[in-house]
Amino acid sequence: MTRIAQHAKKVSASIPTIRRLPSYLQVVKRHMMEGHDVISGTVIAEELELEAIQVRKDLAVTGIVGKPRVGYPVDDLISAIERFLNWDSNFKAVIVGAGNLGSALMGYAELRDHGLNLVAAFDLSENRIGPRANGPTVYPIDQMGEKVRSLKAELAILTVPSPVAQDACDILVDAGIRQIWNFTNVRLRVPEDVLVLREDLSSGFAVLTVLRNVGGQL
Amino acid sequence: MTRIAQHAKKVSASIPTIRRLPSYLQVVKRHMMEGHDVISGTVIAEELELEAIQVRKDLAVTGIVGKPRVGYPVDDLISAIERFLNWDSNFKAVIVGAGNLGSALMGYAELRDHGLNLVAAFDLSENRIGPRANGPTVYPIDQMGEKVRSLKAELAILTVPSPVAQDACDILVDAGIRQIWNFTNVRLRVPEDVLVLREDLSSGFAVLTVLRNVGGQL
DNA sequence: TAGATTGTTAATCGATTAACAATC
DNA sequence: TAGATTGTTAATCGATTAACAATC
Repeated sequence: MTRIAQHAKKVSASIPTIRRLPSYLQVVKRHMMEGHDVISGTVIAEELELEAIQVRKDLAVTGIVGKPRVGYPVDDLISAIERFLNWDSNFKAVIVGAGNLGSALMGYAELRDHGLNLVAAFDLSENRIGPRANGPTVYPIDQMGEKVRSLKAELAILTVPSPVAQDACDILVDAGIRQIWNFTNVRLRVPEDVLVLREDLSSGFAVLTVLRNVGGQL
Repeated sequence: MTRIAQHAKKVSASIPTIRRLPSYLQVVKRHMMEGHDVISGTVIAEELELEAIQVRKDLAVTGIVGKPRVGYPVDDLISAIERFLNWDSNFKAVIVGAGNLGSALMGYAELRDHGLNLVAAFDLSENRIGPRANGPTVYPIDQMGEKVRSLKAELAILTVPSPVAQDACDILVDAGIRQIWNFTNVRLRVPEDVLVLREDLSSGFAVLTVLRNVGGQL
């Protein structure tokens, strides 16, 4: 789960740091909405119950430069985080599996607002095919390869039932997809140059069930 | 995000180890289905593209004892992992928010099979109220406090829209809920003795968007 | 100015990985 | 038996935390 491929170019930040950046962004944006034009690492840390030094270290990867005694300019900080995360540029994605989970993801404005452009969805069930009010048109899965190619989609969000996950994945990879956000619990077999991010529900559930009997807080 | 509360009793395993255990369980179960009655750490590691030493170390926390040169008996190993994760005992949970995401979670057999007993769901929208075919009955949210108490629910799964997340949380905590699985992007304010597990979509998305432009694999 | 905050360099902490004796 | 695998003890690696000079 935490293996970084051999050919990975240098990422200047660790995965834990990258995962914390969105919460910083949220806090800074709220702070700006409240009328401030500057925010200190100390304030962000208090808000998120983290250590100030960790916030400063994390923010440093975005290239932002703060003013001692003052903090960071909120507008610059927001731009810096968004640029670092590539949330300031659009890219095309498809959703594979238009069930409840797929439909939920179609409706997430947060993803769209951060560059995710859903250009199509696919499903096996006849009765899910067709245009959607708050989401892309759903096409039959046998049109997937062709559509992915013609639309030049870069990312596939996989929300199909486990038994068909690998088959769907194979079609996608064959159609040129090199990034897969995998919401199934299947460990996908892909060529080395394909990036797969597992969004693993059972690992979170495991944390919950262990800490449940033990008392604790994350 | 990784702060363990002061009063946490000893957990013999780290969070990363706990998160890996479900994938081991999956591999071992499949191995058993294929007719084997023993499996080695080496085989599990190969299957999951991990280091064998890591698998052995992780499995050790469950108390399983293997046989040198042979491996672990699959039935004992399955029991050991499930017992460690508390996946062999039931507990009552409610779903708060019966939209697409809530409905998706209702349908996850994997959770039910590992002890999650969904006794009720709640929603604000009139047209979502009522019994469900593949899930618990959905009640109006103004009955939530009362229902949670009378049903003695222990866990709440929060899948409401962000703006109402804190309000829902407050009602739940007031009704005695001490464990919350939070699928919203809101940082909930709760008393110290309440366990909140964030299932943070934007942190995963951030990893994806950073690694996207860099090439890499998880 | 005084003092809060930044950013850098060093120390600590914890998880992963290595080494290897025990053993079936 | 020979050799693959376990489990323990030690080494390494990387992330977090601490210390502190610089500075606005």
